[in-house]
This record gives sequence, C-alpha cells and structure tokens, in this order.
Amino acid sequence: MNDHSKPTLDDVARAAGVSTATVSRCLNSPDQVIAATRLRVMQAVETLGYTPDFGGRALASRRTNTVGAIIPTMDNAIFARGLQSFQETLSRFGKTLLVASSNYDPAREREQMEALAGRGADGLLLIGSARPDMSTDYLRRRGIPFVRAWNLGSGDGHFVGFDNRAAAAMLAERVIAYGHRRLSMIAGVTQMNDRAADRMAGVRDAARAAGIADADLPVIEAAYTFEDGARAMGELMARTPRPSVVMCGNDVLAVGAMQRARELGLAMPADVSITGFDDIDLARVVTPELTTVRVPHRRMGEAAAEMLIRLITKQPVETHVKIPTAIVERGTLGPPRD
Amino acid sequence: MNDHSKPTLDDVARAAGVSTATVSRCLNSPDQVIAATRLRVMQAVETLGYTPDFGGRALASRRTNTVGAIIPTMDNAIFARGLQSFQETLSRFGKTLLVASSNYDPAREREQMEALAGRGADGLLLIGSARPDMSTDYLRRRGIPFVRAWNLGSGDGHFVGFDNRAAAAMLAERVIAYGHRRLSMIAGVTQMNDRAADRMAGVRDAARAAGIADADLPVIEAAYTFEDGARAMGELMARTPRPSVVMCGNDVLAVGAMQRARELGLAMPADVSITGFDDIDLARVVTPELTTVRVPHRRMGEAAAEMLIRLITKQPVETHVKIPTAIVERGTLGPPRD
DNA sequence: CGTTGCAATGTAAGCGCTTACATGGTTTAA
DNA sequence: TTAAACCATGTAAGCGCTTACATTGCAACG
Repeated sequence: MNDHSKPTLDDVARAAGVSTATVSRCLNSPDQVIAATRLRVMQAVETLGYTPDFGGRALASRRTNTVGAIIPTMDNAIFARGLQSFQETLSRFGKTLLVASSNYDPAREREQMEALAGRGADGLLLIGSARPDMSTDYLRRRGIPFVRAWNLGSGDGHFVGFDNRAAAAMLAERVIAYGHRRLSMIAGVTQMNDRAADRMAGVRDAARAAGIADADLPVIEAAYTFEDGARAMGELMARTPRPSVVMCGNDVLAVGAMQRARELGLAMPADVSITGFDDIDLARVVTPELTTVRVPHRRMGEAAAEMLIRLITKQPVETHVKIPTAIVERGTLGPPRD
Repeated sequence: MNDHSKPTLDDVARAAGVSTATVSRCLNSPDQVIAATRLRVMQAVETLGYTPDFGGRALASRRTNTVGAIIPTMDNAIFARGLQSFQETLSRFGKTLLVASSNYDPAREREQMEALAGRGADGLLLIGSARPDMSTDYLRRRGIPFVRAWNLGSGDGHFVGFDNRAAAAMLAERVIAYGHRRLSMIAGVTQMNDRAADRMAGVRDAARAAGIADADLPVIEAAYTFEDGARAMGELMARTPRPSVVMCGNDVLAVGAMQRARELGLAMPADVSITGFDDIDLARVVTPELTTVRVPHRRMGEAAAEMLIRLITKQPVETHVKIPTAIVERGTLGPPRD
C-alpha cells in the first residue's frame, strides 16, 4: 500500500497468509476455496489494490479470452454500429474486444494483426476480403481463427456479410426504373476494398443490363469523408451532359454530395437524385432524407461474434452467412426532370 | 512451419542456430548483432511466421509501451476526432493505444481501468472528472499516470480541456443578445458527466445574469442519440409558452432536435432557434447548418498525448492545459419571431 | 481405533521473453 | 609477442501467473 510499485500475487498471498496457488484459485475458481480463506484473501486483494497481471496470466494459462477486430477507420459511423453489437455479443461470452484500425492500408492491417496476435487474441474479425494472401496465411499459420465481415467472399474461410454487388445492382435497377438514363457514381476507393468494388460492379451490371453506355455512367472514386463526397459531386455536376442521378458508395459520401448539391443550388430530387448505401443514422437526418440500402449492422455484428466464438471453441460452424439487405426509399430519389 | 502451434523465440533460435538472447537482441536492438547473424535470424523469423508474445515481453521487460483510453461511448462522433489525434501523437512516440468504452457507467469504467492496468498500460486517458474518488485512487496507488480531457478539473491531477461552463455561457449570452427571453435546453445526462453539467450550468449562469426566470429556462436531460434529442424536442415544443430557442448540450442532440422541429413543421431559425456544442462534421451537414461551439478536438487530443507522455517519462509537465473554444454562427440561430 | 477418501491447501515447474553477466575470439597498443 | 580492450554471442535467472501433483487434516467407515 505504501510500496509504490504494483502488488503481485505474492504480496497478496503473504498478506493473507496463504500460498500463491490459493490466491490464484480464489480469483479463478472461488468455489474451490473455503469461505473463511476466501474472505481473508479478498480482503488482502482489496487493501492492496491488487489487479492480476494480464501478461503473466496469459503466459501461464495460455488463453486470453480476448478477440481482436481490425477495422479500416474509426472516423465514421459505418462500422460503429456493427462493432458495437459484435462487442456486446462477445462480452456475453466473457470475451474482451480489442479494436485496432488500419486506415485502409493493408500493410498497417498486417502490423495490427501481428500486434493482436502477439497480445494473444484468440480470434480476429476482419473487414472484407481484399488483402494480400500473405496476411491471411499468417493467421492460418499461427492457428488464429478469423472471420471476415461486411461482405461475402467466395473462397475458403468464414464470412458473414451481405451481397454488396447484388444490392447495388438492385438499387440501380430501381433508379433506372424511375427513368434515369444519365447515371453517375461516387464510389468508395475500390483498391483493396471489395465492398466499394462490389458496389461499383453492381451498378455497372444494372446499367449494362439496361443498355446504358459506359459514357453515361461516369464513376469517381472518393475517400470516406463528407469533403471527399462533396468534391466528387462538384466534378460530376460540372460534366455535360449533367448526370440526373448520383449513386454513392456509402451514406457518408452521399451526404457530402448532398451538401455540395445544395451549395450549387440544385434541388433534390428535382434537379438531381442521390442515393447512398448503409443506412446509418445520418441518412434520416439530412433534408430530404436519403434513399439508401439498409444493412442490418447489428445483426451482422452478432452473427460475426457467434461465428468467431464457434470457431474458437471448435464447434461446427457455417462458412458463409448472408445477411439480407433492403432498399429504403426516402426523399432523394425521384424521376429525372426531363 | 508444419507445427500447428505458434512459434516461440526458442524455435527461432534453434532454426537460426543461435541463442534466444541473440534473437531477442535482433528484434530489440539490431545494431548489437552482426549483420550476417541478423540476416539468418530474420530469415528464420520470416519463414516461421514468428511474432513476439506480448505477454512474455511485458513480463520480462516490465514495460509495455501501451497506453489506454476509456471513453464513454464509441457510438457517436464526439470523441472520434480527438481520439484519433491522441492516437496519432502517441504512435509518433512509439506507443500503442488501447481503447475501451464505459457506456457512461462509472462501475464499468472502473472495470476497464483494471483491465487496462492489468494489460500493463503505462498511462491512461480519461474523459472528464466526474467519477468516484475510488477510481482515481486506484490509479494513484498503482502508480499509473493519467490525464483527464474534455474538461478542466479544478483539483489535483492533470487536465487538458476547455471551459465548458464559460463556453456555454458565452453562447447563451449571444442567444440572449438576439432577443430571446424564453430559453430552453436539452442537456446531456448530467449525472457523472461534468461536461454536460458544466454546459448546463453555463447556460443557467447567463440566463440568471440576464434576469431570466428559471421558469423561462426549462431543461430536459437526454442521452446521446438523435432519437433522444428528438424526443426531448417534442416535449419542449409542447410547452406553453413555447420556448423560442433550444440550446443543446451537444451537436448530436441538436441534430435530433432539428429533425423533430422539421417534422413539426417548424422553420429554423424563424420559428425556433437551435444551438449545438462541439462542432462535429455533422453540424455542417444539416439544413440549415448548425450554430454551435467549436472545440479544437485535434489539438486537445495532441495536447493530451503529449502531457501523458511527459507524465510517463517523468518530465516536468503543466497540470492544466486550457484549449480555447469559439462560437461558430451558422444558420440555426436568429432573432425570435415576436 | 486404524483405514480410506476427500476436500483444502501448499509446492514447484514452467509459460515466452529480456538482460546482467560470463565467455571466447579478435583487434590494438605497448 | 603479449596483455588489454572490445565485440558478438551464450548462459541462466527471473518477470507474475496457473496448475499438476503432493501434502495435510479431518470425517466417515468397518
């Protein structure tokens, strides 16, 4: 207590007049220790302000009850919701979540994998499947189970996600059904991001099926801030002929685009229609409310957690869990003016 | 490699034909090892897919280069920006950030403290200073330095933040200067949240100074989602006489309030003025753009990181760093109709 | 009353790493 | 030529914990 370095199991044992084994048992399986002893030990723990050292514990017991998640960015709401329920589900199973972010950079993601593996993560959650094989090989070699979420990979491994391509195509079909022929798209950066790439591919699929020429579907890739969306919108609106609709790779970009549209004095959807993807809270906050694709993030987070736990405990498990999506029509999509 | 359990230092040493000490040196102070040996070791590391075990390393070296942050919630953007620059600054100093969230619950915060302490955090970032003394005592007893951010405490310890009370008062003065006399407020939950409490106190200060009766400043506390803000707005607008301005404890609540105002067919600022606090990205995305208080989150994050590092390395350090705030007038504040 | 069995506790061997110290080989200076 | 100095590497002792196994004490049984 007056000693200024942190107390150890040994200190507690000495204070309580028992062996370190007994203290350890008190903490980990209290019913193996008789009540009187337990009380004495707990009191010692309390007065010394003892907290077990995680490193020592992990080293000795060879398990950590920790799982890691590596997300591209914490800087927007896209992953927040899903991660939250991932974490809630995990904690129902007594696991702790460690979150790291990769900034959409595969090299950084790999570093984070090593950091989490080194910290003893029992399993990992990754976003999407666009990454060097080296990275997943590393996890396989270390025997660390992982699930990939937010999209549906085709190969080996475990996925819980949705069909970004089909959902985007469906939305594009709806757009086309409104009579739009001069489409355009603000996609997320597609490199090393299969969600963005799939959404772009889906829109292209639908356009092609409707006989729309590539020239009538200009695509600009933009990073993940309002700013980026706004900038792309500016470029798109400067084109002639001007697109009558701007389909965005996610809601953040869409809101950025709306911002710019307003600055340009363009009414939505009369002058230009805009669509998003994800249906985050933001979508219902802007005026008019955003037409977008609803993705059940909470459900996906839960499913991912359950899958990962089954993997860790070596229970039988599905490899591909598909989460359904739905188009939510609100105020930013309407027929073109002409 | 074909062994399915993770490789250890020993495996690498054996593969490279050196001792574990040499491998360790290769990893931690490569210049102490001759190039030829180093190359051999690094190759072994590579082919085995070795990653040092953090627990073992921490145990042996008694340092972790890890700092922890406990934030109330990841669910909204209020802390994201500041945390991001906190983390960037930290990583410039070779430290890793572990983030935990407390859900605004002091007991949960305490648990997280213990979890992070157990994981060997060299220091901690906490938000605000409303928490049981027991919690900070615990950190002091373990000798773990911590800084509190987002507000300015008056007591002992280290703080980097801004004067929530003065800033809120200043904004309220501005509101009053526009001619408003029937104020109202949607505050964050003030219990165990000094930011929310201070902002409320600030508004009250200004109202009192202007001779506005308490009855003309109804206050509703709301949690931290759009929904909560909208609900509170509904209640406020149902009162008679109806307040001419709604000052919100943060931008998220303000945006929720705007949403409800719109549903009620109220024009802003003609029918009702609304103000926020924080100036997160969201504030410039709504229509009209939100009048709010700008808080330099990035700067605060940096300052907090620097302070914490000085604390950890036992360099001299200021105890109270005040970050300035500014009112940003945009479109949601105007004179009252009458 | 001597066994047996069991429950509570102690003993001690590591878990994977770092590092003080020991060792041996090579260079340098006298 | 030899001692001193130095460098690269090895040896081995722990860091704080868990846990298999050993020990103890006591109740229950024949």
